[in-house]
Amino acid sequence: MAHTLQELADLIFPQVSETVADLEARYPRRQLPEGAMVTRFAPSPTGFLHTGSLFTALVAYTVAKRTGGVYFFRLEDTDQKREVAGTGDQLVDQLAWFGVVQDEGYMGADRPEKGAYGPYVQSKRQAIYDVVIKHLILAGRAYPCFCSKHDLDELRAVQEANKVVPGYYGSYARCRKLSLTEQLRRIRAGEPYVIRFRSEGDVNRTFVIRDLVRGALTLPENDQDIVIRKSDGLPTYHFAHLVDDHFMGTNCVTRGEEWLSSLPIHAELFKAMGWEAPQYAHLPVIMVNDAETGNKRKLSKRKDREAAVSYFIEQGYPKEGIIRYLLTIANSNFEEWMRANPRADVSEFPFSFSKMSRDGALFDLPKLNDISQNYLAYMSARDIARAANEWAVRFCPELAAFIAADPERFEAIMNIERDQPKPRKDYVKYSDIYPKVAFFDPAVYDRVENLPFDEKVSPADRRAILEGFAQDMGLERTADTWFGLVKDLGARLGFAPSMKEYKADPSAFKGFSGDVASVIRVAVTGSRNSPSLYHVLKILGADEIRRRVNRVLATLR
RNA sequence: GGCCCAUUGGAGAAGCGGUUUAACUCGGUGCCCUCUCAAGGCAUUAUUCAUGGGUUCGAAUCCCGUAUGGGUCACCA
Repeated sequence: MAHTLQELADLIFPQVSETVADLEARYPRRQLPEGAMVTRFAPSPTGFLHTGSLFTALVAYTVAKRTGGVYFFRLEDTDQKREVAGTGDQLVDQLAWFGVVQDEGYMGADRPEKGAYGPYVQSKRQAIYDVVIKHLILAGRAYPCFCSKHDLDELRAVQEANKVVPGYYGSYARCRKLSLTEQLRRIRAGEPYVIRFRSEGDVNRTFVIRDLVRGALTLPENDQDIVIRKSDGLPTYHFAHLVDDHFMGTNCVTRGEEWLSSLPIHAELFKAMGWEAPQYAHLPVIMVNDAETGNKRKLSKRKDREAAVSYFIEQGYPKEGIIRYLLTIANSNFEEWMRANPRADVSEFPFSFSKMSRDGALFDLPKLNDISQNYLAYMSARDIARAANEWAVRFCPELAAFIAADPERFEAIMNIERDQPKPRKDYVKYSDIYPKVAFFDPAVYDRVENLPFDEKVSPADRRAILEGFAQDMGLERTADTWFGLVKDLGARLGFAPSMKEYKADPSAFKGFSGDVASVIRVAVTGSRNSPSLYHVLKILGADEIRRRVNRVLATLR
């Protein structure tokens, strides 16, 4: 008696009784307004958040938000060998820290999933995949393959020797020709096998597909009988993508351009199921210049510390700075928009796929620094104090202790020349703060051994300046008038009130008021550079200033 | 190697057949301002769009070839 496909399907999937139609009923089409995009971020839990992944997730998130759609998170944990425990949750948490929060999907190990299209973890979806595979077997579009790794290596060697395209296709697809009898026999005998898709494509024919960022693409049809179910029973990426994005209602797939070349596979898969394929947006990959070759290459987790988002977090870059930088890579008009809409939330940005460049952008640290610096400069003192503290508690004990010692003082320091139309721009990242403010701490100040006075001003003059200053520090004056005090003091000691006057007749003066201020600055801060002296003095307070000045005076006797 | 994608300055880029002697941002350089610093102001940084042909009255913009760079060819995603 002749065997049937039904026998084969039932032998492989005895427990599967559902049909594709049942699944369609269980996961109905989403009811969303016209133009709403359903996007997703679907990483595999194999490591920490990569800068490129953040970029991809951010784009998916932005598109969904802008169109009133849905952004969800799916965990692609079908490769047990590469899985690193705990990284799925880490990914979710880090993304959330950046404000990229999913509307539905996997929310982390301890939290329940959100959404009606789950489970959102691929290892929990095997029953669903099996229904579809059984359907494909019944339709004659999938078959078991018993070729071992060794067989495949051999096949590849032959193909390479003959200079033909390697792979499992056409007449090279040995197992596609196996008789049903043979297939049943070998499965019953317990031979390991995978399930392959039976391609009907022809590489010599092309088809046209529209990519959201690249426009119309003409690609050859797929003719590879790709593996859809591995011998461990889990699906491959290609197949999981087909099933998941169909039943989860994804209508816009954003992914790295490395997927472009498997597009023909995905197109044929969707066609074989009679499903409408989602729109694809193949995003450029963030690149870096390789120091050795001088060529561009993908940001590499091993070679580039910038590849791990955690690097920027540890360095103390504000998350908003990173997000903004990534968005300017995505759409170069982002900055312009940001300037025109300074109060808008980044999610309101009218992101456009077509404005995206098609080749990978080089990661440019100076640009990130600039964006970050400006972001920090325009934060309120209160906000930056809070954010810096949040960072310091995790990564910089010195700063955390400094803040804890006197939170109000810290906020006042952060406020120096901040509340004005063109604020100071001292910091690129939170880690820049402590080195610049530590001198406020008396203990740190006291550790400075040799005060870096300018030799131009003699020790005797230094002393005279400091003594004069100690008598009247002018702290009750306003910021605008305070410097007059320095000028007057200098004038009494033979210093010109301004650089101009000094330059007009250098022989008539010992220096100018800037030199006078410098002596005070060095004495009080231990450094030649500081923000506005007046503001520094106000925060230090008369007692501490006097203590420092006296300490210096003692060394000048 | 086959196939696919890309190519405007140091970086991100705008540009979509004629108001382009290539916008804007970052970086570099110079000058200025300033109590130092962080900034800020002004100027400068591609006569040319990888390259060679072609189409056109006219091309960075359209077509073809070449070069270069990237991606991909797994029971990884």
